[in-house]
Amino acid sequence: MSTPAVHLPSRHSDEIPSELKGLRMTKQRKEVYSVLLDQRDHPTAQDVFMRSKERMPSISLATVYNCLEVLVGHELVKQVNFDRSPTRYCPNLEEHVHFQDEKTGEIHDVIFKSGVKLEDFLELPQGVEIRELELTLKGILPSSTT
Amino acid sequence: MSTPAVHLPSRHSDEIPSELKGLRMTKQRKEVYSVLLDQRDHPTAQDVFMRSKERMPSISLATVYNCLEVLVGHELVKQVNFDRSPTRYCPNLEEHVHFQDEKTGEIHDVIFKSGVKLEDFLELPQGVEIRELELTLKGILPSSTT
DNA sequence: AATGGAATTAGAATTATTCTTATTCTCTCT
DNA sequence: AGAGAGAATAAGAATAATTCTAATTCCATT
Repeated sequence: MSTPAVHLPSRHSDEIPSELKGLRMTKQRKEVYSVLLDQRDHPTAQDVFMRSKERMPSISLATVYNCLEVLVGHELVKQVNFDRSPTRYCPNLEEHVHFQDEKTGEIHDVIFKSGVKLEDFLELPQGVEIRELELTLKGILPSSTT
Repeated sequence: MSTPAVHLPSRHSDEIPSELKGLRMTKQRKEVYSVLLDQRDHPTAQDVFMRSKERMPSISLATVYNCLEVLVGHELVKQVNFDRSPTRYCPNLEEHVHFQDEKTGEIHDVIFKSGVKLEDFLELPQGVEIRELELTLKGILPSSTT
């Protein structure tokens, strides 16, 4: 039992327990999940597939879709949709929305001001119960004159 | 020249001028636009196609897509995306967001409270300029106990 | 080690949308 | 009115993201 002298940059997948929220975390699910945790740049299923393949060359695209679906179903991951471009995935479970920088294409998480409620800024029908909300923004960041 | 004794319920397409916002309003574009104005239930391209065909049986789906695209490009119509379901179209040009009733699937327009600015409820990056915003909500309306 | 249910794989299928190309329309100029 | 040019349309092929299918593999439990 020796600690290796060098090791590849961790993708943390071994820090993921074998069961999470009642979901059996198989090798593939761990791999997919760790890809999302490791680089939080809102990758598409294709992106996740390509990154997963580096460590697990046998993984298939269908499995990536399956894993993502099951992770979303168990609320470990959220989907992010900008118009009709491929769905992106995000492991940030805090309530947040997404901003895409039109210059770089990068997507950033944006949070609500604390304490804000939907009724504070929307004219909602009386008594409606909101179950899901997706807010996406596009725009430009100020030229970084740091 | 006699006025017909009866006439089909107007779809208003003849009330649409032959040019709008610098856009040549062809027969097909008028038809597509009038379908949207006539029944504001956020139809998909397929829906628009089927409704248009009733009056203009020769219209093609490709043309419906073209017309919708050009109407969107000229800011006469907005696209509405709920997740990855087919894009829907909406002729309401006022700033608004969309709520889908999970019971009926119906989509309703929802407006912001007057005077509300994005910075009032979001922690936006300093100096960001928001160019586009899409907010979609899903939920349930109270059982109508009128 | 055998069993059974779940997960994975590979590839086919689906579906919304876009693209291509030939045809038709419409506007303008004569 | 007719000719020509450019735009719009129609029909169907092509594309791309995602889902489905069926066969195989995995794994936990007996």
